[in-house]
Amino acid sequence: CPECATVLANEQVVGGNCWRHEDTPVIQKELEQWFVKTTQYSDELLRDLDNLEGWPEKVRTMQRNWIGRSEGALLDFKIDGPTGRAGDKVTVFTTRIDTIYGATSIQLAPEHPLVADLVGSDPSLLSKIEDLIAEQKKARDQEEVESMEKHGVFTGRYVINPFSQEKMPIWVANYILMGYGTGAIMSVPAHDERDYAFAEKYGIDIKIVVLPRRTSEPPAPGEDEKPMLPYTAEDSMLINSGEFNELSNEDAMKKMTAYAEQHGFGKATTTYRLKDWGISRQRYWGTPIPMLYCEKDGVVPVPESQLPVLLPDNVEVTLQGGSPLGRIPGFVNATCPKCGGAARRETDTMDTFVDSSWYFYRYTSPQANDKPFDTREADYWFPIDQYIGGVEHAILHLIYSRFWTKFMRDISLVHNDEPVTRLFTQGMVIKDGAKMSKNRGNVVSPDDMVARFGADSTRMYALFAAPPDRDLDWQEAGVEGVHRFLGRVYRFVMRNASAALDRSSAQPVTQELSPKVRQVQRKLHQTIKRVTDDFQGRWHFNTCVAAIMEFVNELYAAEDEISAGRFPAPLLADVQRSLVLLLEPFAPYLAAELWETLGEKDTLLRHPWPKYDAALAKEDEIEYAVQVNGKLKARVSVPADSPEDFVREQALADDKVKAALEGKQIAKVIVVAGKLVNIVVR
RNA sequence: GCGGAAGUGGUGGAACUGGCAGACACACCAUCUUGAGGGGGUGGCGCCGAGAGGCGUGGGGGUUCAAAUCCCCCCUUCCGCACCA
Repeated sequence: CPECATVLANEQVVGGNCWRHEDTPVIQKELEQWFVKTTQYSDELLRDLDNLEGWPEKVRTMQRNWIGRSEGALLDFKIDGPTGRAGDKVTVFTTRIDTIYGATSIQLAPEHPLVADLVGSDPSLLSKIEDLIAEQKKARDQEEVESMEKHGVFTGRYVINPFSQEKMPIWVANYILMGYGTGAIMSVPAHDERDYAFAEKYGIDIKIVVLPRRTSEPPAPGEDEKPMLPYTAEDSMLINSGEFNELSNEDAMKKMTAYAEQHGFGKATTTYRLKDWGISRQRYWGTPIPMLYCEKDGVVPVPESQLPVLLPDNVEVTLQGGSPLGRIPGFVNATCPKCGGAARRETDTMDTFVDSSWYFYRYTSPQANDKPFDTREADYWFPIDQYIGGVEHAILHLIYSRFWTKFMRDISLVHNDEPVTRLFTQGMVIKDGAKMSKNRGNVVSPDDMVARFGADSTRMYALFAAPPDRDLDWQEAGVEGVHRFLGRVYRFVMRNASAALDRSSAQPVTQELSPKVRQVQRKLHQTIKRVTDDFQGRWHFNTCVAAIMEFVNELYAAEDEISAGRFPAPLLADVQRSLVLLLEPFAPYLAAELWETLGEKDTLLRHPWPKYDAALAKEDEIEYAVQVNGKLKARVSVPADSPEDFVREQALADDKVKAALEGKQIAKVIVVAGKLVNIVVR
């Protein structure tokens, strides 16, 4: 990244740009760098995703795609005619070995090493290939890869198809990537879209070798024998494929791979999109890579007794490229631990993602001075029960830290296979349809809102606006509502706190409650349950807030009971304490203030969460919806726990229901306990 | 192209295992607070319709006594990956 003046890993390039500078295109340079062999764990990283049931499907899928496993075969094609330094054959990777009899050319990436051999003597060809390379680079830089027109150059040379022994022309094409597979493909125009387009353009042979039907099934009468081209489905049968004719394509893949292995020109293989992790960074701030370069002994690791390598102070950061550490002789000059001679210290530092891959393990033993962390402590705490972060780390931090855990397990530092059991990805804050970012200039600081409405209102509004796993389109409208609500709470407590100040209010309520007061009590316990459940289980803080609002509305509706003296002081005190406790996670400042106002002396934070009492939450009467053929006709109230027969009776006795039933015959009556009655009529 | 998520009033969003669609808010309307504005209180507010009633969760089919929710097809939006051979 030119802006960071440092190297980036594959994962840190987002759409051709730097992950930290989203409008700065990365440039490519050849450099010698340190890599961590993440690919060693490709298979395990992929396989274990199936067990991460506490992770969002989206993240698991993104990781699967990123690892990009694909099974296929490597096949050698002998080059016809003189060869050079790159050898006498071309190895291609294919997932469709069954179509090899339909391969009518070989396509090489422009950077393929063989290209130089093949075109060495033809300068006009060479310049055309350089054009292809330049074109690929430009398309990548400008993110126009998909719209780039496919074209290529015939090298004038041929290979021999190891199955059919036919001669196949070798082309160099701009759509072949050196970075995937072997940088060379066998082109099967009849059964691959890109190959088809390419062959059409250059008049390369198109040979159909699979048909869209199964071996056992005869061709349906009137069915077209020839498939629509290109025919890429795999539910098919082989033709024009020598001894493999009439095999289903699964069988053909197995048999042809075995054949290639027996004859020594191919083998089954699995490729991955995941690359090793380049961790060298040309930054001052970073963990030094503890390696030395000795002229005599080569690359020598810094001995454990000399770890950690500490960064020097007073470094000038110039952004000139290369590590700033390289200009500090005191840091660079070292002694070779093997021969005692002069050695040069590695001046690149590690990617920050190295540190973030295991920082949480350090939390388990922050005092450990002679090791990263204590394994026993890590065993006690790990894996992490619940991890929270943005989905933007799905293929960065979250894949690196999984890798790091597996590596540490293999060197016996930890005993867990995965770092995190449950992952929660919170949504992004969107403004005007775009992710908020400094580069876009659409960042809305919460400070203005805090200044106008206070931190409590701002926080609570953010929680109320949407559940936290969803993206939130930030808009100012709405915060007033939350602010008003907190005002309502404040005024209610200010008016009624005196009830709580009388210490005798700790006494249980003995007197008979008026219906309105009983309703408040009931609503209180229903609210405690709703808030507790939504808070613990689903993390739906918006519905928690809504529930508390409903409760406060209920309190306002009962204020006349208070002024009429029909609201027992102990209950009123309990109601207010519970309200403040419920509010505390959402509006901590106001809650603390009200807690004091209620005369409480202990710290609000340490006070136990209010208890839900099922008996007090219970409704005395339940309203049933009465439907006729699924359409709502009436509502009837019955005492809670009424037997089904009674509910049915009451429903059928309702006037509106009777009217709806007139002249109809009742076929069935369904009673859903506590909910509704559905009368099915003919 | 592949994969993921989502589509519910004017708006943000509720409806948790199929059971009263629209909780709670915003906006809007009415009303009270001696006038206006502000603040506060109370009430109204899916659509069509005078009403009875009908319609209604992106569209179309299906399963069911009952569908926002389950199944099939299609459309749209957002996100991720991608000449992946």
